[in-house]
Amino acid sequence: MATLPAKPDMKDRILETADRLFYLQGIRAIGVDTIAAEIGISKRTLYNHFPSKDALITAYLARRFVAPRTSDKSPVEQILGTFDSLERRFSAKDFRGCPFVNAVAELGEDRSVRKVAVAFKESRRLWFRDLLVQLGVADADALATQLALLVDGSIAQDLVRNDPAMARAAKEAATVLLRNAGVKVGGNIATNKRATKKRHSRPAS
Amino acid sequence: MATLPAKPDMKDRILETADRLFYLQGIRAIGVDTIAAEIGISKRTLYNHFPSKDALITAYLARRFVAPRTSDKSPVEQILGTFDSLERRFSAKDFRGCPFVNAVAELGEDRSVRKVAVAFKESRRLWFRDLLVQLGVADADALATQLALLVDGSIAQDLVRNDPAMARAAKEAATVLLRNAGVKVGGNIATNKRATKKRHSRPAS
DNA sequence: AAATAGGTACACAGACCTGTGTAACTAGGC
DNA sequence: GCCTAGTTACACAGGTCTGTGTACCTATTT
Repeated sequence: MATLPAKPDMKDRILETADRLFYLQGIRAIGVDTIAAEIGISKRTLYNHFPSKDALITAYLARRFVAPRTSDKSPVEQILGTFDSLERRFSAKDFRGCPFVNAVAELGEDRSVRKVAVAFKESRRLWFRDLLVQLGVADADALATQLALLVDGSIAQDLVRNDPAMARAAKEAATVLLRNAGVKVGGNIATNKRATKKRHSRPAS
Repeated sequence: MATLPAKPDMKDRILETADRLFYLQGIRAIGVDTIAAEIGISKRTLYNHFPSKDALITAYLARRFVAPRTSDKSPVEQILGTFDSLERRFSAKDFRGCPFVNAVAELGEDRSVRKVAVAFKESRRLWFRDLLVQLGVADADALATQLALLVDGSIAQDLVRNDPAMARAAKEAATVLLRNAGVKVGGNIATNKRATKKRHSRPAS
């Protein structure tokens, strides 16, 4: 039906721009005019691709929903590596907290927003849980929740303090929790600058 | 100078109402008309007490800034009790996350908002730190930061999930961190339903 | 060349927002 | 009784917001 449009990326461009502005400045703070002006298109074009601002918000959150992916590294490396990448993201000047938490804080009781936010948080918690199960942790569920708390805690703290060290604090706490659960964690945790990088395929689960 | 006004609480009433609406529905979501209408006063009266909405927002955050107070309970009870009161607040239906984090998320780069938010977070962290020093914890500073992460993490998680159990998960993690730092924590942590309530005045610091 | 899909320019409706101006009212203090 | 401070009702300025309507333009496809 639809012939390929001349510029196949107009919808993407709109969404990408909306994403950036919504995330950096807040959803309520950005009007559709601002988004259109930023791209240099007319507001009419924007509304030809998205029926309403609400639809754009929904698409924005859907775009941000990137479920954590399991790599071939060891479970411990993956878990602790989460906090390393958090620290990297905190250091970027365009980091402004968790888009889902922010959206819930901003839009309050909006059902659909809350729903996707919960789904996102749960996806990460389950990712942690699976890794913990692989490590043979007894109460993987509870520990996964606690790790998730550390992630969101460091994000919230960095949002207000602008201090990437929050990620390292979370990593140290996570290390203690893992060790307490009987998980063997490589010696020098700290900044993880060049640790022993042995890649054992997978421990007995 | 000012003779006592007939209704000495008008300014308070405005502030209290603004607080409730700002917190529950978001600062940007609430207009001054809405606040005035809620109290049943004219918008003019509101502006006679606060020169601008910005001033009202500032007063709102100042009002929310309640520094944690040290009680006569044992340091461990005070630290872990923090998570018990969090759980109670999570269970209240009018809980909507941390007002400071929410304000930063909503108002973005606003300097003064960020400033008061940082001050609030730091006041709690220092409260933790002092208690940990009393307990003779070596790196009280680092552990205080980690406890703060658990607090904010549970708040963020409860904001999206609406699950007061996040507070208990944080409490359990905090218990592990405390024990790991050499602090003796009473046996049955869990829900803390009637633990041994020995009140020792103060441990060797 | 004609048709079609998509974009542009621009005005506009209707709502809401912050903040002000003004005249009238109401109560307590002198 | 009168003054004063606080309040009220109400209009309004000037801005922003979402969303629509309309007429024109510009490529690509057929």
